[in-house]
Amino acid sequence: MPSLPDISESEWNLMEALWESSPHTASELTKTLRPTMNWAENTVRTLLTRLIDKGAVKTSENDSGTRTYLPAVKREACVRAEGESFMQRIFGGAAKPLLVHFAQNSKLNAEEVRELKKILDQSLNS
Amino acid sequence: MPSLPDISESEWNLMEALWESSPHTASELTKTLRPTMNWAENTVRTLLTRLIDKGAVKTSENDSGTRTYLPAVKREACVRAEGESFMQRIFGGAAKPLLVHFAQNSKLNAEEVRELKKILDQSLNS
DNA sequence: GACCAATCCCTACAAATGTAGGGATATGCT
DNA sequence: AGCATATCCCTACATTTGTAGGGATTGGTC
Repeated sequence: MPSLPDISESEWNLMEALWESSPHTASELTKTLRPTMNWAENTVRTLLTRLIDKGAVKTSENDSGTRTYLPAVKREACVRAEGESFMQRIFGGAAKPLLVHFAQNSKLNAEEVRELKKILDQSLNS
Repeated sequence: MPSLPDISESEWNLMEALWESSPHTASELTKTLRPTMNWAENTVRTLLTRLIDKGAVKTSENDSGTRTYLPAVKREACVRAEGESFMQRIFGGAAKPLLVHFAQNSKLNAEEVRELKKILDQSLNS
């Protein structure tokens, strides 16, 4: 396992944009993120560089010599890693207390509860 | 709501020790944490100072003039805050995808599944 | 063929985090 | 009394994170 890179909070936003659609140039990403992050383009470039250093993003030049970026790691894998780490930090690595916590602290509706129970059942005999 | 302080990972370990038992002196905490963290006592003191600045820990001198420390915030509240923040960062704030994720990625046994389903039910009509 | 806008790379810089060291002081022992 | 200890406070210093600015280059445009 490539032992996933540590993606910071700002970087995560950028990754989400890339996971949703890629490859993209720095200025495209800047525009995409403007509504939520309102970053200067150089901020985006810095984050991209750091993500490349960390191995989370790949880049290449297109025909016109402009650089474009795309994820080098899968979202699901990163989510799993972040989840693991969070579960470790806060719940000592135990899944049940975590699930109990979120089950109790979220206002789920009947439909969601039904779905979740189904998923729990499936998680058993798989 | 006092808008809970941001507790870093190292600090969290210290908080766990305090939540588990307090008040304690810096050297007691150092000893308690030695097996897991192996920190120099000054490290513990620095973290305690920062936690005090953040309002997460209170301190006072005991009779013998030695300082003792205890939590100023409740664990449950901090866990909730961290959980919120994590859910926000990774799951866009939605509880169901988070629960689905952990339900699917954890190997729960039948007993645990039963308990969780019960808790899900209770979360409805409470 | 000179200038403007887009792109790139290098550098910056403050705050937060992880991890202490040093030196002053108080305190108990011998 | 003098010394070893325990405690405290102040300071340090590298790394990571958030957030850019400046200056060089290049491709169009008039």
